[in-house]
Amino acid sequence: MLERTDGVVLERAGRKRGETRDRLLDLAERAVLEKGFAATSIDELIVAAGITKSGFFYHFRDKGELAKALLTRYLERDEVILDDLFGRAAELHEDPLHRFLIALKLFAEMLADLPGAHPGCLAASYCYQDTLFSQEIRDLNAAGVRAWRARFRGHLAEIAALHPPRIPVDLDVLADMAATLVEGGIMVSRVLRDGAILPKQILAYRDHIRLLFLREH
Amino acid sequence: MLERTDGVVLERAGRKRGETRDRLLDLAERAVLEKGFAATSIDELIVAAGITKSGFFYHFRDKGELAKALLTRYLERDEVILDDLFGRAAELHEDPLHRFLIALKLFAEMLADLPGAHPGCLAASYCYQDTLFSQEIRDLNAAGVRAWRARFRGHLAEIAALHPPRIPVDLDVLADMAATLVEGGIMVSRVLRDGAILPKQILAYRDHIRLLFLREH
DNA sequence: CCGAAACTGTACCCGTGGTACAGCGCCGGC
DNA sequence: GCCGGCGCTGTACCACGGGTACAGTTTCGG
Repeated sequence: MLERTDGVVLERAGRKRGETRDRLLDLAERAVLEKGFAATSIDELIVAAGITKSGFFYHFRDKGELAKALLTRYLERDEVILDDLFGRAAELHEDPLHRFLIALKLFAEMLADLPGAHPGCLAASYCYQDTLFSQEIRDLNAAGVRAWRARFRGHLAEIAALHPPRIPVDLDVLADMAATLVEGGIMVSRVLRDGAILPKQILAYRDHIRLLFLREH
Repeated sequence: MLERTDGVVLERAGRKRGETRDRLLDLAERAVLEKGFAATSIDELIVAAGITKSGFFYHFRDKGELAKALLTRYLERDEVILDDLFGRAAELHEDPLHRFLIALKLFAEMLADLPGAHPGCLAASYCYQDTLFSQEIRDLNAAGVRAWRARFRGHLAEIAALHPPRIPVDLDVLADMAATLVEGGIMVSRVLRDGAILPKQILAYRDHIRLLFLREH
C-alpha cells in the first residue's frame, strides 16, 4: 500500500501486464466519444485510472499513440461483432438474400437492446478531427470503412447473382449505404437523444434490400 | 444596424459592422470542420483575420458565443439552400412524388459539383463534441435535425397520399433517412477522400423512394 | 468636432501536452 | 535468496491556449 500526497491509498500488488493500459483505453474511449479527442485530457484519464502522468507516458509515447491504439482496438472489435452477426445469420438460412435480411434484423435488434443510445462511433469522431491525427491513423480509419464496404459488397454480389435486382444498381453504392446509414443513424440518434432511430434506419435499409431483390406476389 | 439589449439602435462606424466578425466566422467554420471545435484555437483565428486577441473578445464574449454564432449561421444557410432546391423542383413538376425525385436529383448534382469533397457538416462535428457545448447549442442542433425531418416528412406525406407505398412504411423513419444518408455520406466521403460517394448515396435514397412509391413496369 | 464603434496593448492566471530523468516496489526466474 | 526488469511514482520544468481585466487609440458618420 502506498499513500499519495492527496491521501488516496493505492494498491500496488504488481499489476498484470496491460491491465492499466486497458483501463486507460476504456476511459479514453468513453471520453473521446463524449467530447472528442482534442477535448479529452491526459489529466482526466490518469485521475480516473488512479495513476500519475509518468505512468501514462510509460504506456503511450504521446497522445497520438493513444489515439492509434484506441482506433485499432475499436476496429478489431467491430470486425468480431460483424463476423459473429453474419455467422449466426448463416446458420439460420441457406439463401444469401435471406441470410443478409436476417443479419440486418439481428443487427437492428442488437442496436435497439443497447441501454440508452449508441455511444457513438470512433471512426466518425476521428473523421471530424482528422487533421489532429497522423496519416497512419487516417489510413487506418479509411481501411476500416473499406472493410465494411468489402464485407457488404461480398454479400450483395452473392445476392445479385441469384436474385436479379428490380432496377439497375451499383453494388458498391449499395454496400456503402450500410456504413452510411449506420454512421448517419448514430449521429441523428445522438443529436435527438433517441436511441430508437439507429435501429429503425437499419430496418429501412433492410426494406430497401427487400424491394430491390425480393421477388414475391 | 445593431439593436442593443436596451433597445438603442447603433449605426456602423469604423470598419463596416460585422465585417471582421464575418471573417472570423468564415475562418472558424473552415477550421472547425477540419479539426473540430476544441482543436480550433482563438490564436489561429486572430492571426488569420489580422486582429488581436482583444479584438476577438470584442466580437465574442467567449469561445462558446463563437460556437453558437457559427451554428446559427450554418443552420440558417442550410434552410435557404433547401428552400431554394425544393422551390426550383416545384417549378418543374406538379406531382409531389416527381417534385421530390427532381429535388433529390438537383441535390445530388449540387453536391457532385462541389470542388473536391464536401467540407463537412457543422451539426455532425458538434454532435461528436457535444459535452463541450452549452445546452442551448445542443438544443439548436437538435432543432436543426428536427427541421430536416419535418421538411422531408411534409413532402413524403403529400406523396403517400397520392401514391400508396408498395410496402408499409413509417414516414418519420423515411424522412430521417434523408438526414441520415447525408450525414453518413459526408462522413464516408471524408474518410475515403472520395467526393462522389455523398451524391451517389443521395441517388440511392432516390431509388428507394422510387421503388416505394412509383408505379411502373 | 464629438462620440461611439472597432479595435490595440499589456499584463496576468490556470490547465494541458509534453520532456527528462531518477527512484522504488514487486514478481518470476535462475 | 537475490537480481533484473516491469510498472509504475515524484519532481521539475517548458510552451501554448483559453480566458480576464482594463486602459488607450483610431476611424468615421452625423
